[in-house]
Amino acid sequence: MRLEALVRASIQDALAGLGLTPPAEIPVDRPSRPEHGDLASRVAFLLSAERRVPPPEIAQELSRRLASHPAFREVRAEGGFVNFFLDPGALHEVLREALRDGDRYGQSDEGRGRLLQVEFVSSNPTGPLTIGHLRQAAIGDVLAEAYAQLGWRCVREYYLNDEGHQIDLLAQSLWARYRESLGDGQPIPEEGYHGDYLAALGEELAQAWGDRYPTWDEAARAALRREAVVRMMAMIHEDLDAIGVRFDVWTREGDLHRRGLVREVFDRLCELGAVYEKDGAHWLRSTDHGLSRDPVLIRSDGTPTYLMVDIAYHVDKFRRGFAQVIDVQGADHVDEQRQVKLALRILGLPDDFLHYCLHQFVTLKGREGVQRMSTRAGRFLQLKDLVAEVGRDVARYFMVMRKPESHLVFDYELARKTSMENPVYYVQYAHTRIASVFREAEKGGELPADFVSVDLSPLVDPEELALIKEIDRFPDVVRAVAHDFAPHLLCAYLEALAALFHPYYARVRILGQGAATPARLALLAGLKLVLGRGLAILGVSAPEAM
RNA sequence: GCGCCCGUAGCUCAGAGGAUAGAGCGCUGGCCUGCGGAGCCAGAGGUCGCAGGUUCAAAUCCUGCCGGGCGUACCA
Repeated sequence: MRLEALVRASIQDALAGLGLTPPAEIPVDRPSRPEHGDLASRVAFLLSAERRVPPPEIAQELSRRLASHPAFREVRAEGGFVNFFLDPGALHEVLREALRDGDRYGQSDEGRGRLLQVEFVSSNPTGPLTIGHLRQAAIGDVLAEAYAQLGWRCVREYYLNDEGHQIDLLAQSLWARYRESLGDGQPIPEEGYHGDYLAALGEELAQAWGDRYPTWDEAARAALRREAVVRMMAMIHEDLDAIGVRFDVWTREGDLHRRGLVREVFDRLCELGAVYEKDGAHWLRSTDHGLSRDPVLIRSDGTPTYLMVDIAYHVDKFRRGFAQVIDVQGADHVDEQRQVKLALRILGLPDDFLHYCLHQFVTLKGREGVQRMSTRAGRFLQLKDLVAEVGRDVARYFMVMRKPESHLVFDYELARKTSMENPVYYVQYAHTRIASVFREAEKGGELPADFVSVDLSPLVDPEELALIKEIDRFPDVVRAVAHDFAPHLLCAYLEALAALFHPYYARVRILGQGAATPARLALLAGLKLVLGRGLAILGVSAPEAM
C-alpha cells in the first residue's frame, strides 16, 4: 500500500477505536524535518475544534493506539502533530509494488476512458513557430500525456485559423515579396508580415508563376492566400516535428463556417436574449454578467469576429463528446477566455467543461538579439533552429520546468551546457548511470532474474529508505501535474530524485556486496522505472548511455 | 483608469494555512586509484515587495499601497 494511504487507514482505525468520527479528509503531510517523522498528520487540530479537547491530548491518544502498528517503527505525538516513523518493511513493500506495477506505476483509472481534449499551439499560420509557441507546445503535450496516465482518452488538437484579416495581410505581404523578386518593388503592408521567411517564398513563387499576378486583385488574393497558408503549414509542421509534438486533430476555421455552426450558435445566443444590435454590429451582453466590456460577435459588415467563431468552436467540442476540454493559451487571451466561458454558460454548457491553462511568456537570456519577439516584425527565434542548437530534450524540458503562470527566462547558456549543471542532464545522467550498473551486473552474472521476488531486507540505509519514499510520491506527482496544470512539478520531482541518487551512488557500492547487491539492484530498478516514466511524460528521452 | 498574472538567497525559481522557508546556478573551502569524475562533501548567503487584518498557526488567506508583465479592438 502507498504510504499516505497506509497512514490514513491507520488513523481511521485508531479514531474508530477511540470512538471518534474521522474528518472527511484526513490530512497527511510529508514533514520537511526528519525529526518530525517520515509522515505526519495534523488531524488532531481538526478534531479539537469540535471535541473541545486540546490537539496535543488527541495526538497523544492517537499515538498510543498506533504505537503497535506493524508498519510503524514509532509513532510520536509532538504538539498537536502525530509523527509517523516508518518501519523499513513498509517501505520495502512500496518498492516491491512499484516494481510489480512496472510501466503501470503512476497510472490510474480516474478518467475511466472518458474523452478529454487538449487544444494548444493553435498558432495562426502566418509564420513559423517560435520559442514563444514552444512553451505552449511543451505544456500542452505534457498535460495530455499526464491525463492519459490517469486513464483519459486524450485528443491533442490544433485550431487552425486559416481565414480572415490576418491571412489577407499575410497573402499581401507574400505578394509584395513575390513582386520584389520580379523587380517590381511593392510595399509590404504596414501591419503586414515583414520577416525574411516570406522573401524566400516570394522568390520561389516568382520562379513558378512569372508575371501571372501583376496587381493585387481578387485573383491574386485568392492564389496568394491559398499558397501562403499551405507554405506556412509546412513550416509549422517542420517545427512541431523538431520538438516531437504530434496532433491528432486539426480543425480549420473554414470548416466551422461551412457547417453552418457559427450561424447556428449566434442565432441561439440571440434567442436567449444575450445579443443586442448597435452601430450595425451585434454585441454580446457581457457587462450584464459582470465582465468589463461587451464584445462584438458580428461586425457591421456581417462577418463574425474571432470570438464568435471561438464560441461556436467550443460548442462543437461539446457536441463531439469531450467530457473536458483544456485550452492552453498565452496570458494575452485572458479577456477572450472570460468571454468564451460566459457565452458557454449562457448556452447552458456545464461549468466544468472548459478549463484554461494560461501561461506567461518566455524571454531569452544569453543569446544575441532576440529579447522581444514579434512574428509580424520578423524578429524571433525559430523553434527548429533553437532545437538544432540545444536539442529536443533540453528545449522541451526548459519550457516546462517553471509553472505556466510564471514568466520564464530561458537561460540559453545553461541550456547549451552538457554537464550536470544543466538539470536535464542531471536527471538523464541518473538514468544512464543505473543502466550502466545493470550492464555491469549482467556481465558479472549478478542480475537477479526477477526483481519483484528479491529479498529487500538489506535496504536499511537512510538514503535507501529516503529514495523509496521518493518513489512512493511518483503517482501523486503525476496526478498533480494533470489536475493543477503544473508540469513543472514533475521536473522538480525528477531533480529531487536524481539529487538523492547521485550522492548515494557515489558513496555506496552496488555490485559485489553479497545479499545487499540484489536488493540494491532492485532499488535501482525502481528508480530507473520512475525516472524513465517521468521523462517519458515530459517527452524527454531516457538514455541507456550518453 | 480598470482587469488578470508575477514580486521569496547575487541570478533563475520551488513552496500556496502547519513545526527552524528550500533547490539549481554563482561564490568560499574540502575530496581525483572501485559499478560512468559529464562527479561528491561542507559552508556563507533571507526584514518571503511594503503596511494593516483574519487565525492556536500566514511566504501562503483578506484589504490597501509600491514595482514588473499582459490585456482593456467591428485583430487573431
